[in-house]
Amino acid sequence: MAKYYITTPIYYVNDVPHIGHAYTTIAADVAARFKRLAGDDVLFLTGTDEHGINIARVAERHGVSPQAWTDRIAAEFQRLWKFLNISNDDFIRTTEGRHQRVAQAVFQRLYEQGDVYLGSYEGWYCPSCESFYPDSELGPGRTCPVHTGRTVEWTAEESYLFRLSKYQRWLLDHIETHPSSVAPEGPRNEVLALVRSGLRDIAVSRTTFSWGVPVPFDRRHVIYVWIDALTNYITAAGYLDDPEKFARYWPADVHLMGKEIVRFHAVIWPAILHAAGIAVPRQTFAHGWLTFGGQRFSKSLGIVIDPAGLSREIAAESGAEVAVAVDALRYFLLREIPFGSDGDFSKPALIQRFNADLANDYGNLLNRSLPLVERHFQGRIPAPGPEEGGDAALRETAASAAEGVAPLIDRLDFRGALEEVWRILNAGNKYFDAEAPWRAAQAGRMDRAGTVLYNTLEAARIATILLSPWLPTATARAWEQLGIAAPLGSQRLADARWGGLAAGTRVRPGRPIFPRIEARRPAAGGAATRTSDAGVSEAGGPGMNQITIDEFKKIDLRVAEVLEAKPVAGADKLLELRVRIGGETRTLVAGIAQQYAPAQLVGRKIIVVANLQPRRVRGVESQGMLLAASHDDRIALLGVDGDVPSGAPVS
RNA sequence: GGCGGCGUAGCUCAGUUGGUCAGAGCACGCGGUUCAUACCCGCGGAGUCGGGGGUUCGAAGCCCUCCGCCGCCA
Repeated sequence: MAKYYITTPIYYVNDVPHIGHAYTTIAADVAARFKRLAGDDVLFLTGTDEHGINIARVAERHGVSPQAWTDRIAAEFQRLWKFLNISNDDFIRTTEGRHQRVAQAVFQRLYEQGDVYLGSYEGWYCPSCESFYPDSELGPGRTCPVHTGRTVEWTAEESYLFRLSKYQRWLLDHIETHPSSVAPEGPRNEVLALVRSGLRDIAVSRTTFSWGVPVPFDRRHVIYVWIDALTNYITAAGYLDDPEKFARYWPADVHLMGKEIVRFHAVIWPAILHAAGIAVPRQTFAHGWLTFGGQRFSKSLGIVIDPAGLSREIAAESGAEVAVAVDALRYFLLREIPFGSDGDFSKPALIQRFNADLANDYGNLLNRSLPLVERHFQGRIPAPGPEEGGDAALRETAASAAEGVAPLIDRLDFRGALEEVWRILNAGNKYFDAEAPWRAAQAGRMDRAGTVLYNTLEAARIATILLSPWLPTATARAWEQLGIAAPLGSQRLADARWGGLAAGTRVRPGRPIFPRIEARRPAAGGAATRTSDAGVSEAGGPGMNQITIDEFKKIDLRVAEVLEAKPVAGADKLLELRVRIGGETRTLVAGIAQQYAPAQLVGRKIIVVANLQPRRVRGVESQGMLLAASHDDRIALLGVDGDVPSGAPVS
C-alpha cells in the first residue's frame, strides 16, 4: 500500500484563523481524502507554531500567560478545522513535549557535528521591541516598524548559527536535479535565484526572549523558529519516538503552504535535514494568495473573511445545511482558482458556482432522476438492459473521467480534477435529456426507461464517489438518496467503476441538497465579509441619497487612540499618524496638518473608518481614515464623550 | 535597478515541441423541451490572443522592444 504524507504549515498563533489558513488546510484535506479514497495510507498533519517573542507579547497584552494564550488560539484552530470538516490525522503544537524533545535532539546533533556553532547574530535592533528587523521592514530613516520614529541600532547578539552556507552547493544540485521538489514554477525560480546568490549561516537561537524551547546545552538560549518550527514535520511522523512509523511516512510527500514561506521550507529545511542525515521532503508546493476584489487579505487593513461566518451566510441564503455550505466553500476555493496562482475570492462568484455547478449540474441530476425511479419502479433501481443510444458514450465518459482524476490530484491540480468529474455530470445531464426516460415510460417501454435511469444514477454514483473529497457532507447526502447500503466512507476509487450500482437498491429521494440561492438582491458582503469593496447599491433610486441601515453597517467605525503623529515629507497638509485600534496598530494619513500640530494629537481618541480600502498617499500607505467636521477651512476632529477604550465600535 | 511570474471572449480560465489554436465553462441572446431546484438541450454573438517590430510559407506559442499587474532581490 502506498503511503502519502501531506502537511500544512503550522500556523502562528498570534491571531485567530482566517480564510487564508483555511485555503491551505482545505486543499491539503482534499488531497488527503482523495489519497485515502485511492487506498493510500495517509498521514495528514496540521498544527500550530506557538513560540517566539510575538506570542509572548500578545499574551502579555491580553494579560494571560503565553501557554494560556496558545491554548486558546490553538483551540480556535482546531474548532475551525472541525467546522470545515478537515480530516487531519494529527494536530501538532510546538509547545508539546514530543516536539520539544525532537527540536532539542536535532539542535544537539547539529551542534555536536559542528553544523551549529556559537557566534553572533547582527542586525537592526529596536530596544523598545527587543527585536531585530530586516532592512526590508524598517521604516524611513531606519526606524522601527512598530515604534514609529524610534531609530533602530546595529546590534550584535550572541547566537548559535547553523552552517547553511556549507550546504549551498548540495542544495542547488538537489533542487536542480529534482524538478518537482519546489513547485510551481514561480516559487521554484525564486528559490533557485536565492540559493545561487549565496547562502549565509543563519541564527538558530535567541537570548532576547525565553518563550521557546531551551537549547539543551545552553539554557541562556532558546531555539529559534527555523529549527523549532520546521522540525514539527518529523516529530509528527514519529522521529525518535516511533521508528517504524517514521520509516513508513517519512519523507513527506508534500509540504503545502502559501508562497510567502516557501523559501524557508525549500532552503533551510532541506539543509537542516540533510545535515542531520534525514531524507528530505519530496515536494514543497506553494499555492497563491487569495485576494478580495484584487486586494490581499490583511488583518491590519480590515480585509478579513471568516470562513465559518461565510458558510453560515451561504446556508441561510440557500436553505442548505451549514455543512453543505462548508462543502460549497471548499469546492469554490479549489474550483475557481487554479492552485498555485493567486486568485480572487468573492461571495457573488461563490454563489455563482453554488448555483451553476452544485445545484444545477450535480444536485439536479439526482433530483430529476430519482423521482422517476420512485414513480415507475416502486423506488427500486431497475436493472439495465442492452446498451443502445447514448449508453456506451456515457459509460465511456464516466470511465475515462474517473481515471483522469488521480493523476491530476498528484499534481495538485484540483481545478483540473473537478473539471474531469464535471465531464461525467455534464454527460449525465445531457444523456438524461436525450434519452428521455419519462417518455419511454409513458410509451410503455419500461425496459428502456429503466436502463436510462440505471445509467444516469450510475453516473451520479461515480461522480459522488469522486467528489467526496471536496464535498464530504453533500456527497454523503447524495449517497443516502441513492440508497446504497455500504457507507460512502467505505468506498474506494476502484468502486468508481461502471456497473457498481446494484439493481434493486431502494432509493430515498429527499430535499434538494443544494437549494439554489436566488438573487433577490445582489448579495452584499455580510458580517463575515468585512471589506471595503462589498457595496453594490445602485446610485440614485427612489430613496435619493438615503441609505439603508445595512449599508451603514458596512462602515466599520472605531474609536482609535493616536500613538504618534508626524508630518509627511513633502506635503504641507498631511500628517502621518500611528493609531491603536483595539489590539492593532495602523498608519493613517490625514490632511489636517494645517489645523493640528502633531503634538496636539498624541493621546487623543478619535473616530476612524477601519475598513476603508487602503491607499498610498505620498508614499505612505494609509490604512483607514479619520473623521473630522469641516466648515470653511476649519477642521475639527471627532472624538468620544467620556473614556472609551480604543477599538470600541461606533454605530 | 536586477531576476521571475502573469497579461487570451463581460467573468474564471485551457491552449504539449509554431501549421483547423482562436477554445471551454459561466454570463448573455434566440429556439426547443418540460423528468427536475424555471431546469435541461441545441444554436448564436462577441476576443486586432497587452502594444509594436522581427524570424517563418505559416506565430497566441520563437526573438527583440515597449506597456501594465504581481512577486523575489537590491
